[in-house]
Amino acid sequence: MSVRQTKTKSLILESLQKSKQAISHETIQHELEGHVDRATIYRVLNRFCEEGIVHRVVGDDGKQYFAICLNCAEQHHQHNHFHFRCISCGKVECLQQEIALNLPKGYKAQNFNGVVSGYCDLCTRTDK
Amino acid sequence: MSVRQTKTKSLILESLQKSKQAISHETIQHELEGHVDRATIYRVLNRFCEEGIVHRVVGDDGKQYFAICLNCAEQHHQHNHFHFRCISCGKVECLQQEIALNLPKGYKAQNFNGVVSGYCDLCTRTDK
DNA sequence: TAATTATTGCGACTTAGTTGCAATAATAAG
DNA sequence: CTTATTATTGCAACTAAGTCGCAATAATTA
Repeated sequence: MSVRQTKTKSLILESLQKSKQAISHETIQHELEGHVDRATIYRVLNRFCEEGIVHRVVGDDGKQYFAICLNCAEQHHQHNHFHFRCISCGKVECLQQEIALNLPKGYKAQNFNGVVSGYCDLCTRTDK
Repeated sequence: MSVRQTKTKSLILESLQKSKQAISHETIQHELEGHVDRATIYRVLNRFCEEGIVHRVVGDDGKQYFAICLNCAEQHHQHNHFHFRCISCGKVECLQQEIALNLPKGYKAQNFNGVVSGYCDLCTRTDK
């Protein structure tokens, strides 16, 4: 199954690149001003994940967020970094710090999903 | 708003205690053999979380899992440990290792949610 | 230019979790 | 023990996220 280059895909990829953060399906849909169907966006995002150009994070709000793979496309491709989700402004950003995890004997890791939620610097000062 | 002791609550608490793991609403409902309403289970679990006797983990499957707070009831009460979710048998267990996280300046953590999914020892050997 | 088939839009569907409301039952007050 | 107060429960309806089947559209290849 080959891959085709389409306008929709390009737009979604742009959205992801422009925002240097992890964004939700909703954000993308909003940015595309409703010109693209919900289901399509989901499918494209899932495709990008398969292709390894994007990684998925599930927030502690139960929602999926997607972010461009930066320094891992060529590398091992395990994303052992955390994400910070701001409860106030809603942004989700990748934290640099890589985490070393000790799994019990015989356990095989497949997917790392680390999220901390709280208040980002801006919201801590602004909001209150 | 005070707290009342009810049969339902006791049963749910027992389920949580018996299973030394993080379990989903579904598991509890199953264990209670459908004698308790879905919504009630959710409400009780949320209550337990508020009271601080249980902590909630959101898996990378987007579902909520609940586990008794073991060595933190008296302590600081931040659960900086990871959870392992087995893709094959579905169990979710708390890992001991505590994680030290460096947040950017000014960021305030509120909730730690770490999950690694993969195959547990048993499933690695059994399943295939 | 035509044929192949990945992609898209639409609508219907699933699953997790929440909420309003009336009925029930723990607990406190008398 | 009886009554009053109100936390808790069950039910049904609802929301929101995400998926899926199918027919129509449009990249790519021949």
